[in-house]
Amino acid sequence: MADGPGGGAQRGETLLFLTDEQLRKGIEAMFFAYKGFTADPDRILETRGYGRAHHRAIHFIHRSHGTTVNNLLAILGVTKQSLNRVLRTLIKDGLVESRVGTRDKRERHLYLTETGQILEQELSDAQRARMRDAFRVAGPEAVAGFRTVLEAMMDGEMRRRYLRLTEGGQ
Amino acid sequence: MADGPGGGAQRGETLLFLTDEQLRKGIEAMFFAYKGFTADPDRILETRGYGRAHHRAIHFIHRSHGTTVNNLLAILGVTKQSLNRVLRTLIKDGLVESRVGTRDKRERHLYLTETGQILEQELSDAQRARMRDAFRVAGPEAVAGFRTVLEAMMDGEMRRRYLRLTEGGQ
DNA sequence: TGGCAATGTCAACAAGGCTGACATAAAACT
DNA sequence: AGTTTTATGTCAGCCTTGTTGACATTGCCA
Repeated sequence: MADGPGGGAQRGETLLFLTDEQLRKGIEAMFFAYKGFTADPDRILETRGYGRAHHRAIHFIHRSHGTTVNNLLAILGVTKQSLNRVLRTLIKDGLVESRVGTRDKRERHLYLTETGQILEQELSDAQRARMRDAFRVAGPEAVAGFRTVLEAMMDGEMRRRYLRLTEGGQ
Repeated sequence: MADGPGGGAQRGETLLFLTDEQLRKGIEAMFFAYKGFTADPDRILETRGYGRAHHRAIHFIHRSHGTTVNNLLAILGVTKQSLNRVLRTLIKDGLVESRVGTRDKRERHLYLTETGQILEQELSDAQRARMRDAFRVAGPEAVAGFRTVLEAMMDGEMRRRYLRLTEGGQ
């Protein structure tokens, strides 16, 4: 497994995929693809006066209904002051609801309101549409490879979070 | 080809890779992987008082020696004011050299100085190391899929730029 | 009761986007 | 030759989103 799937017929032949040239292509592909990845939601957000940070908060609140602020902080990897600024406007605008925890009353559990869910839907529809087109064009095997490489590219801590998030809903 | 490689045994079976759940995983993988992708260079840049914008400029100047400002603007997709702020500090610090064009004297051609090349090397070593580890773990087939999906995810204009950049140096 | 945890908030700062306006030099066009 | 367009640079100001540091409140827990 350390030499990757495909097994025997490599060593020196297929190792060409690790040349600096190939790596640079990968790097530039990430750069350009990430631009495309965020382009559609960004256009929608702009019309509402929100930014990418709002999108991320909305995404992960939708993703994990009732998550706590601390948990969201860990997922997003920003400071509480930064998150709070975003969260405050979302709550003020009635897109997110913050409920005091029942077990631990210090915690705030975050939920999307109906309005929030509508925006979330709109944003993720746009983003999924692009992802779907890319997946369809590329085909299932390419998609599997795509996910494998991305997963390997994450920082250890982030990979654990990603896997924890992901493993639940198959 | 419109249904992706793999040909016949799909339609309704392997189409499972286009479910909303799978698409969401792809979206989150992009988010977490991009964090990892930028983490190592960011750490280096921080010690020099530079940011990600400087890295991008340095990368593409290295990439296309003698590129013009306009060309760089198109690749990076930012305004000239934004790029100029970055470029000015890089020139002032002696990492980038700006030479008046010979054919067209309005143009400025950009080059990395020796100092600039040293930093470029350091940054790309770090980024390539992570990419290389990810590629090695994932294997050549996964890497091919990775690039296929990313390419399909780009905006049309950006994809053209990426391919134009990429096609030259195999 | 004292200490730690979860959250919120204020203030200040920095990076890096953006727009708009204006200046200069050189090329290109008429 | 004169006008317009292009390439570049620059000033000023604004926004989002990240940061640090300090401080307050509330509630859990030993």
